[in-house]
Amino acid sequence: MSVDATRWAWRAPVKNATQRLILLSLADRAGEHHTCYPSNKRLAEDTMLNLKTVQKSVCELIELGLIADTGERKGNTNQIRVLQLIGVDSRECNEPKNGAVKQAQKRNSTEIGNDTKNGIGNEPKFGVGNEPKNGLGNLPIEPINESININTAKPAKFSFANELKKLGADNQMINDWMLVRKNKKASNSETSFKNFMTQVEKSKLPLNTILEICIVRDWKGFNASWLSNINLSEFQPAQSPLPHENPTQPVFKGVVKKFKGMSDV
DNA sequence: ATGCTTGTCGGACAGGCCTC
DNA sequence: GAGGCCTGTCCGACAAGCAT
Repeated sequence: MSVDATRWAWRAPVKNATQRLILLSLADRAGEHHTCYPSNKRLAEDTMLNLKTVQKSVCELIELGLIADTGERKGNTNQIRVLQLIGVDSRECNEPKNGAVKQAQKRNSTEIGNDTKNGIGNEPKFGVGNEPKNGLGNLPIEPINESININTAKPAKFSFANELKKLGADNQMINDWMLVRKNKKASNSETSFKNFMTQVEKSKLPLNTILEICIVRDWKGFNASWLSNINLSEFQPAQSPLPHENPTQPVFKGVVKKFKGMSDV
Protein backbone atom coordinates (compact mmCIF):
# COMPACT_ATOMS: atom_id res chain seq x y z
CA MET A 1 0.00 0.00 0.00
CA SER A 2 1.23 3.43 -0.87
CA VAL A 3 0.36 6.46 1.21
CA ASP A 4 1.00 8.72 -1.74
CA ALA A 5 -1.26 6.67 -3.91
CA THR A 6 -4.01 6.71 -1.35
CA ARG A 7 -3.73 10.43 -0.88
CA TRP A 8 -3.75 10.85 -4.62
CA ALA A 9 -6.83 8.66 -4.89
CA TRP A 10 -8.69 10.85 -2.45
CA ARG A 11 -7.94 13.93 -4.48
CA ALA A 12 -8.21 12.65 -7.99
CA PRO A 13 -10.85 14.42 -10.03
CA VAL A 14 -13.17 11.52 -10.42
CA LYS A 15 -16.75 11.88 -11.51
CA ASN A 16 -18.55 9.82 -8.94
CA ALA A 17 -18.28 7.84 -5.77
CA THR A 18 -17.86 4.57 -7.57
CA GLN A 19 -14.80 5.77 -9.39
CA ARG A 20 -13.38 7.11 -6.17
CA LEU A 21 -13.95 3.81 -4.44
CA ILE A 22 -12.24 1.88 -7.18
CA LEU A 23 -9.40 4.32 -7.27
CA LEU A 24 -8.90 3.92 -3.55
CA SER A 25 -8.99 0.20 -3.91
CA LEU A 26 -6.37 0.38 -6.65
CA ALA A 27 -4.27 2.75 -4.61
CA ASP A 28 -4.51 0.39 -1.71
CA ARG A 29 -2.95 -2.29 -3.83
CA ALA A 30 -0.43 -0.13 -5.57
CA GLY A 31 3.20 -0.95 -5.20
CA GLU A 32 6.19 1.29 -5.17
CA HIS A 33 5.88 2.08 -8.85
CA HIS A 34 2.22 2.88 -8.33
CA THR A 35 1.10 -0.06 -10.35
CA CYS A 36 -1.30 -2.77 -9.34
CA TYR A 37 -3.04 -5.70 -10.90
CA PRO A 38 -6.17 -6.73 -9.08
CA SER A 39 -8.60 -8.56 -11.33
CA ASN A 40 -11.94 -6.96 -11.89
CA LYS A 41 -13.43 -9.72 -9.83
CA ARG A 42 -11.09 -8.90 -7.01
CA LEU A 43 -12.01 -5.24 -7.25
CA ALA A 44 -15.67 -6.13 -7.23
CA GLU A 45 -15.18 -8.14 -4.08
CA ASP A 46 -13.18 -5.41 -2.42
CA THR A 47 -15.56 -2.63 -3.24
CA MET A 48 -18.78 -4.61 -2.96
CA LEU A 49 -19.69 -3.33 -6.39
CA ASN A 50 -21.00 -5.38 -9.20
CA LEU A 51 -18.49 -6.76 -11.62
CA LYS A 52 -20.02 -4.81 -14.45
CA THR A 53 -19.84 -1.61 -12.50
CA VAL A 54 -16.21 -2.24 -11.76
CA GLN A 55 -15.45 -2.93 -15.39
CA LYS A 56 -17.24 0.15 -16.52
CA SER A 57 -15.68 2.38 -13.91
CA VAL A 58 -12.18 1.13 -14.59
CA CYS A 59 -12.67 1.99 -18.23
CA GLU A 60 -13.93 5.41 -17.26
CA LEU A 61 -10.92 5.96 -15.05
CA ILE A 62 -8.68 5.04 -17.93
CA GLU A 63 -10.55 7.48 -20.14
CA LEU A 64 -10.18 10.14 -17.51
CA GLY A 65 -6.48 9.52 -17.57
CA LEU A 66 -6.32 8.68 -13.90
CA ILE A 67 -5.09 5.20 -14.54
CA ALA A 68 -3.56 3.51 -17.53
CA ASP A 69 -3.29 0.02 -18.80
CA THR A 70 0.42 -0.68 -18.96
CA GLY A 71 -0.11 -3.46 -21.41
CA GLU A 72 1.55 -5.83 -19.04
CA ARG A 73 -0.41 -8.84 -17.83
CA LYS A 74 -0.07 -10.76 -14.62
CA GLY A 75 -1.83 -13.38 -12.58
CA ASN A 76 -2.07 -17.12 -12.98
CA THR A 77 -3.31 -16.85 -16.50
CA ASN A 78 -1.33 -13.80 -17.47
CA GLN A 79 -4.48 -11.98 -18.29
CA ILE A 80 -4.96 -9.54 -15.51
CA ARG A 81 -4.17 -6.02 -16.58
CA VAL A 82 -1.43 -4.18 -14.81
CA LEU A 83 -2.72 -0.71 -14.12
CA GLN A 84 -0.64 2.35 -13.58
CA LEU A 85 -1.92 5.11 -11.34
CA ILE A 86 -1.34 8.31 -13.24
CA GLY A 87 -0.04 11.35 -11.45
CA VAL A 88 0.51 9.91 -8.03
CA ASP A 89 3.81 11.65 -7.84
CA SER A 90 2.59 14.87 -9.24
CA ARG A 91 2.07 16.43 -5.85
CA GLU A 92 5.65 15.82 -4.90
CA CYS A 93 6.82 16.83 -8.30
CA ASN A 94 4.93 20.06 -8.27
CA GLU A 95 5.60 21.10 -4.79
CA PRO A 96 8.85 20.34 -3.15
CA LYS A 97 10.88 21.43 -6.03
CA ASN A 98 11.80 24.77 -4.71
CA GLY A 99 10.09 27.37 -6.75
CA ALA A 100 6.81 25.75 -7.36
CA VAL A 101 6.04 25.38 -3.73
CA LYS A 102 5.40 28.96 -2.99
CA GLN A 103 2.79 29.32 -5.57
CA ALA A 104 0.93 26.31 -4.39
CA GLN A 105 1.08 27.29 -0.79
CA LYS A 106 -0.19 30.71 -1.48
CA ARG A 107 -3.15 29.39 -3.27
CA ASN A 108 -3.87 26.89 -0.60
CA SER A 109 -3.87 29.40 2.10
CA THR A 110 -6.90 31.01 0.67
CA GLU A 111 -8.77 28.32 -1.10
CA ILE A 112 -9.66 24.78 -0.46
CA GLY A 113 -8.03 24.30 2.86
CA ASN A 114 -4.74 22.66 2.27
CA ASP A 115 -5.35 20.88 -0.87
CA THR A 116 -2.06 21.31 -2.51
CA LYS A 117 -2.98 19.25 -5.38
CA ASN A 118 -2.41 20.05 -8.89
CA GLY A 119 -2.46 23.09 -10.89
CA ILE A 120 -5.79 22.08 -12.05
CA GLY A 121 -7.32 24.68 -9.89
CA ASN A 122 -10.88 23.62 -9.93
CA GLU A 123 -11.62 20.46 -8.17
CA PRO A 124 -14.46 19.15 -10.24
CA LYS A 125 -15.98 17.25 -7.44
CA PHE A 126 -16.70 20.43 -5.60
CA GLY A 127 -18.33 22.08 -8.50
CA VAL A 128 -21.90 21.36 -9.20
CA GLY A 129 -20.99 21.47 -12.76
CA ASN A 130 -19.87 18.02 -13.52
CA GLU A 131 -21.96 15.98 -11.26
CA PRO A 132 -23.70 13.70 -13.70
CA LYS A 133 -26.48 12.73 -11.43
CA ASN A 134 -27.75 16.22 -11.43
CA GLY A 135 -28.91 15.67 -14.88
CA LEU A 136 -30.53 18.76 -16.14
CA GLY A 137 -28.57 20.88 -13.80
CA ASN A 138 -25.52 20.90 -15.93
CA LEU A 139 -26.69 20.89 -19.37
CA PRO A 140 -23.46 20.31 -20.99
CA ILE A 141 -21.71 20.72 -24.16
CA GLU A 142 -24.39 20.42 -26.69
CA PRO A 143 -26.34 23.60 -27.08
CA ILE A 144 -30.04 23.50 -26.89
CA ASN A 145 -30.55 24.04 -30.53
CA GLU A 146 -33.82 22.34 -30.93
CA SER A 147 -36.34 24.51 -32.49
CA ILE A 148 -38.40 24.28 -29.40
CA ASN A 149 -39.29 27.76 -28.61
CA ILE A 150 -38.61 27.99 -24.98
CA ASN A 151 -39.42 31.58 -24.44
CA THR A 152 -42.16 32.44 -26.79
CA ALA A 153 -44.67 30.06 -28.20
CA LYS A 154 -46.39 27.81 -25.81
CA PRO A 155 -45.82 24.30 -27.09
CA ALA A 156 -48.98 22.61 -28.13
CA LYS A 157 -49.96 19.92 -25.73
CA PHE A 158 -48.56 16.70 -27.04
CA SER A 159 -50.39 13.49 -26.47
CA PHE A 160 -48.53 10.29 -27.03
CA ALA A 161 -51.73 8.28 -27.08
CA ASN A 162 -53.46 10.58 -29.52
CA GLU A 163 -50.57 10.41 -31.91
CA LEU A 164 -50.73 6.65 -31.83
CA LYS A 165 -54.43 6.80 -32.45
CA LYS A 166 -53.95 9.08 -35.42
CA LEU A 167 -51.66 6.48 -36.91
CA GLY A 168 -54.34 3.85 -36.66
CA ALA A 169 -53.36 2.09 -33.50
CA ASP A 170 -56.00 0.13 -31.74
CA ASN A 171 -57.50 1.83 -28.71
CA GLN A 172 -57.06 -1.16 -26.47
CA MET A 173 -53.46 -1.48 -27.55
CA ILE A 174 -52.86 2.15 -26.86
CA ASN A 175 -54.42 1.97 -23.44
CA ASP A 176 -52.56 -1.16 -22.49
CA TRP A 177 -49.25 0.14 -23.64
CA MET A 178 -49.75 3.50 -22.03
CA LEU A 179 -50.31 1.58 -18.85
CA VAL A 180 -47.04 -0.24 -19.30
CA ARG A 181 -45.28 3.04 -20.00
CA LYS A 182 -46.87 4.59 -17.00
CA ASN A 183 -45.77 1.77 -14.75
CA LYS A 184 -42.29 2.03 -16.15
CA LYS A 185 -42.30 5.75 -15.68
CA ALA A 186 -41.58 6.33 -19.32
CA SER A 187 -41.69 9.78 -20.72
CA ASN A 188 -44.53 10.52 -23.11
CA SER A 189 -42.78 13.35 -24.77
CA GLU A 190 -42.85 14.17 -28.44
CA THR A 191 -39.24 13.19 -28.73
CA SER A 192 -39.97 9.81 -27.24
CA PHE A 193 -42.78 9.40 -29.70
CA LYS A 194 -40.60 10.34 -32.65
CA ASN A 195 -37.93 7.92 -31.57
CA PHE A 196 -40.54 5.25 -31.16
CA MET A 197 -41.93 5.85 -34.62
CA THR A 198 -38.47 5.81 -36.11
CA GLN A 199 -37.97 2.35 -34.69
CA VAL A 200 -41.42 1.24 -35.82
CA GLU A 201 -40.62 2.26 -39.35
CA LYS A 202 -37.29 0.57 -39.12
CA SER A 203 -38.92 -2.66 -38.02
CA LYS A 204 -41.27 -2.64 -41.02
CA LEU A 205 -43.97 -4.17 -38.84
CA PRO A 206 -47.48 -2.84 -38.40
CA LEU A 207 -47.89 -0.42 -35.57
CA ASN A 208 -50.36 -2.60 -33.72
CA THR A 209 -48.03 -5.53 -33.89
CA ILE A 210 -45.31 -3.44 -32.34
CA LEU A 211 -47.68 -2.30 -29.64
CA GLU A 212 -48.69 -5.84 -28.95
CA ILE A 213 -45.07 -6.89 -28.62
CA CYS A 214 -44.37 -3.99 -26.31
CA ILE A 215 -47.33 -4.87 -24.14
CA VAL A 216 -46.56 -8.54 -23.95
CA ARG A 217 -42.89 -7.99 -23.36
CA ASP A 218 -43.58 -5.22 -20.93
CA TRP A 219 -41.43 -2.80 -22.87
CA LYS A 220 -41.79 0.87 -22.15
CA GLY A 221 -40.08 1.66 -25.40
CA PHE A 222 -39.19 -0.05 -28.60
CA ASN A 223 -36.11 -0.65 -30.65
CA ALA A 224 -36.26 -2.48 -33.94
CA SER A 225 -33.12 -4.39 -33.12
CA TRP A 226 -34.79 -6.00 -30.14
CA LEU A 227 -36.97 -7.96 -32.52
CA SER A 228 -34.07 -10.19 -33.27
CA ASN A 229 -34.41 -11.61 -29.79
CA ILE A 230 -38.01 -12.60 -29.98
CA ASN A 231 -40.12 -15.05 -31.86
CA LEU A 232 -42.08 -12.87 -34.23
CA SER A 233 -44.39 -15.64 -35.28
CA GLU A 234 -46.12 -15.28 -31.95
CA PHE A 235 -47.01 -11.76 -32.80
CA GLN A 236 -47.82 -12.07 -36.45
CA PRO A 237 -50.47 -14.70 -36.40
CA ALA A 238 -51.68 -15.85 -39.76
CA GLN A 239 -49.45 -13.58 -41.77
CA SER A 240 -50.27 -10.46 -39.81
CA PRO A 241 -53.52 -9.39 -41.34
CA LEU A 242 -53.34 -5.66 -41.47
CA PRO A 243 -53.87 -4.65 -37.94
CA HIS A 244 -54.48 -1.12 -39.03
CA GLU A 245 -57.66 -2.11 -40.66
CA ASN A 246 -58.99 -4.73 -38.38
CA PRO A 247 -57.07 -4.53 -35.25
CA THR A 248 -59.21 -6.22 -32.71
CA GLN A 249 -59.11 -9.90 -33.38
CA PRO A 250 -55.92 -10.84 -35.09
CA VAL A 251 -53.75 -8.55 -33.12
CA PHE A 252 -54.80 -9.99 -29.85
CA LYS A 253 -54.25 -13.48 -30.98
CA GLY A 254 -50.65 -13.27 -30.11
CA VAL A 255 -51.41 -12.03 -26.67
CA VAL A 256 -53.93 -14.73 -26.08
CA LYS A 257 -51.50 -17.27 -27.28
CA LYS A 258 -48.93 -15.94 -24.94
CA PHE A 259 -51.20 -16.09 -21.95
CA LYS A 260 -52.31 -19.51 -22.91
CA GLY A 261 -48.78 -20.64 -23.08
CA MET A 262 -48.10 -19.18 -19.70
CA SER A 263 -51.01 -20.98 -18.12
CA ASP A 264 -49.82 -24.18 -19.62
CA VAL A 265 -46.63 -23.99 -17.73
C1' DA B 1 -48.67 14.24 -4.13
C1' DT B 2 -47.72 12.59 -8.44
C1' DG B 3 -45.37 11.94 -12.61
C1' DC B 4 -41.31 12.53 -15.54
C1' DT B 5 -36.33 12.54 -16.48
C1' DT B 6 -31.94 11.05 -15.79
C1' DG B 7 -28.37 8.35 -14.03
C1' DT B 8 -26.62 4.26 -11.46
C1' DC B 9 -26.32 -0.37 -10.83
C1' DG B 10 -26.73 -5.12 -11.77
C1' DG B 11 -28.45 -9.70 -14.04
C1' DA B 12 -28.15 -12.47 -18.00
C1' DC B 13 -25.95 -13.63 -21.92
C1' DA B 14 -22.62 -13.97 -25.83
C1' DG B 15 -18.15 -13.96 -27.59
C1' DG B 16 -13.11 -13.53 -27.78
C1' DC B 17 -8.55 -14.40 -25.94
C1' DC B 18 -5.41 -16.88 -23.15
C1' DT B 19 -3.37 -20.64 -20.22
C1' DC B 20 -3.27 -25.21 -18.61
C1' DG C 1 -11.57 -28.84 -24.12
C1' DA C 2 -12.02 -26.57 -19.67
C1' DG C 3 -11.63 -22.72 -17.11
C1' DG C 4 -10.40 -17.87 -16.18
C1' DC C 5 -10.67 -13.21 -17.55
C1' DC C 6 -12.36 -9.35 -20.16
C1' DT C 7 -15.66 -6.80 -23.04
C1' DG C 8 -19.98 -5.60 -24.83
C1' DT C 9 -25.12 -5.62 -25.30
C1' DC C 10 -29.81 -5.73 -23.74
C1' DC C 11 -32.91 -5.02 -20.31
C1' DG C 12 -34.90 -3.78 -15.90
C1' DA C 13 -35.07 -1.96 -10.99
C1' DC C 14 -34.32 1.79 -8.41
C1' DA C 15 -33.30 6.44 -6.57
C1' DA C 16 -32.83 11.39 -6.76
C1' DG C 17 -34.05 15.69 -8.62
C1' DC C 18 -37.31 18.37 -10.83
C1' DA C 19 -41.81 19.90 -12.77
C1' DT C 20 -46.67 20.11 -12.47
